Amino acid sequence: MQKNSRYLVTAALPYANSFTHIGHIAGAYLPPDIYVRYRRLAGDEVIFICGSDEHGTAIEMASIQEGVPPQQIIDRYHFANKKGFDDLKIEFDIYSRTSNEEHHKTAKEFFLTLYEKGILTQKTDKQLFSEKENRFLADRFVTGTCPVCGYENARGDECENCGSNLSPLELINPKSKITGDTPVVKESTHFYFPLADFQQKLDEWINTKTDWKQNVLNYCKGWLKTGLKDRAITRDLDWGVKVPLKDNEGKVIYVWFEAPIGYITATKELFQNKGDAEGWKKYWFDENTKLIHFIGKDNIVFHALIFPAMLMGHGDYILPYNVPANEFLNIGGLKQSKSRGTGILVKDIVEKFSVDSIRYALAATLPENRDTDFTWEDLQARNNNELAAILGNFVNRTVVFAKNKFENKIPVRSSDSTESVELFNYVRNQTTLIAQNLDAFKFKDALSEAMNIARNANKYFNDTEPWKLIKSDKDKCAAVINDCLRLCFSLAVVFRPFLPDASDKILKILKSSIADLKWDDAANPKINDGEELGENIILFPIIEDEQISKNVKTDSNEAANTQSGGDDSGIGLITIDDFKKVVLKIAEVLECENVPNSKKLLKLRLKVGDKEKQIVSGISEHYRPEDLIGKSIVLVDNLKPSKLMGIESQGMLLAAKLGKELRIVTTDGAIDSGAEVN
RNA sequence: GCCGGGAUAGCUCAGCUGGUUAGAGCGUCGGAAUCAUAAUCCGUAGGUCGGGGGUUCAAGUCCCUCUCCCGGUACCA
Repeated sequence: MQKNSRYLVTAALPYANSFTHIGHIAGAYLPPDIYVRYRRLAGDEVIFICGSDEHGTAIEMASIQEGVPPQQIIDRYHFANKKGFDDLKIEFDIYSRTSNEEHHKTAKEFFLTLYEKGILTQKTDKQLFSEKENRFLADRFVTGTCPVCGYENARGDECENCGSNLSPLELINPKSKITGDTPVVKESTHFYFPLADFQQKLDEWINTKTDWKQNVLNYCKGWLKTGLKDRAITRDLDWGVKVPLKDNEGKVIYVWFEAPIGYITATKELFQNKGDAEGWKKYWFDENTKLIHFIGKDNIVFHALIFPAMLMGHGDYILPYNVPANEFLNIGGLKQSKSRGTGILVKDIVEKFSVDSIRYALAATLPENRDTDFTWEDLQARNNNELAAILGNFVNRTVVFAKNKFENKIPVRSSDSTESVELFNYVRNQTTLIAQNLDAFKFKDALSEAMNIARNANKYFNDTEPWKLIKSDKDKCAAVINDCLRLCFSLAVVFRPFLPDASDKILKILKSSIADLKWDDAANPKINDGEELGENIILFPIIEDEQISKNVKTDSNEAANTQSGGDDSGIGLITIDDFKKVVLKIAEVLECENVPNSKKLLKLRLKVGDKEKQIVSGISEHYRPEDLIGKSIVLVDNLKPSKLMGIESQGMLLAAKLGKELRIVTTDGAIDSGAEVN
């Protein structure tokens, strides 16, 4: 076990244009929080850094689309996400943001240092320029006709219709997405970071990292094999850190370059707040500091190659000691995706379940080696069958026993039985094993070994049968219960990094001091023989089935909501004008038949007032064609037509869905077709 | 298309450089116990390790091939 070292731990900076979901937590935030809590218990010097990443086109775009200043966008997500971390007891020493002044200063200094060292190169490219706005247009700010498939609303960076990657210059009839005017081609000069020059140094450096996780090394080697390309580090954009050189008006530092510098800024701020303005230097300049970046796999290339190259280029800073990246956490087999609206948001889950239940369920299924799957049923099972049944129950049965048979006092132990000695030898071994796993970033193994202590504790209780001893040998019984209470203490220590709330509660029941708690105390519990116990608390209430089925329902609703909207904001509120965009009408089903070879499609011929329409609907698993003929349904009349299995569908019908159940929406009593619904 | 990763008990996952009868947790089933949030403890069953072929004394682990999933990247003159 590494002792008394200095650690600089960072968690990926969440991008401030969406709410964090539990995949983010499992990937990049819970592991470092566990790690940091453990390191502190082990006596190491640690700081834990994070903050919002608040620049870039996506945020500027959102600001334009919503018609509000960028500041309003980033405030919304910064504070919401910060609160989400607080709610999950993920406790950074500082949660900063890249929009603040100190960061602009630090990022500019970093840029200038590279510039003055002659590392940066410049290249001139053709780009689209809006004369009306007097500015260059970023890729996403341009739409036009796709040169490949002819789709008219292709974005500047890709065509959503055919999937082609595009450059804005390739678009036919390009238009500014902001004003609609036609941009002209103009030359723009940008700064580049010569990543290719660092290829060899990075290769050699990565090769020394034999203890890194295999998945991380694989990604790196893949990139190195392909060959690193120079990357532009400036953009023509308003929202960001201005390029600190003359004749570069309208240019900002590219967000990928500037964001990781946020780790440095946040460290500076942390020490400024402490009144130790120079304190950050021993973290970023001292070779003995271990810099550890916790991230998701999408960030590996930035943290394991690009940022280190930047740091190498700059020269003053230490390089990462480790980058323990995780894979992704899926939900019920589906990807969590902002744009698709699938996923479980932190702000929602914390309203429904306790911090420890969430932390445990996530920690037990961390995507350490590959993508893993989270389900609500799993959360329930983990809580009820493991937390409550094994850990919670052991503490409870012990405390209740002491309360009933020993006047709610910690019984005094008169002698150590051999079983008792063996028991705490076992605890000592487990404590070491858990520490080894945590040192190696094997959080799942560590957690499972901690739970094994609780299993063994229950076994000890069962085997010694204190409920019999109390009648036959009260002294021995006292020793057993004393042991069990000491085990509660041990459990409070080893679970402390994972379940901070439960740990506090146990220590409170035992009236043990929290202040100077040490990891090694787990094997040498500090309880006060003879003293009265605190109030007993149920650590993990059972999660009932209804609490789970409710969630399955909201998930599918959320997923359905985003099919049409594409609104990433997650707010979910619309105005009456938004609603008026949708024309709903009553339609009568004239004909209905199965679509051959399809799994769930029905083709319906509808009468809508004096019109007739054909739609295709995916409900044949729930309705037979003959069931629908003659029924009145609610139709979305102004839906853009589309083809399903080659058949045109000119609208969609409304249906209510819950789990596997589905019912079409109809009217309360008869009304002629064509009637508007609102 | 190319590169990389995945596919292991009902479920969620472990299985470094190939080596005894393939593991854990949960769930199942049977038993014991009754201090405890009907919570515990013991035991049982469950897998031709995605399909096929090969190397080897020996392969989940190496090689080839196929199928399916997930990333990345290229092309669609």
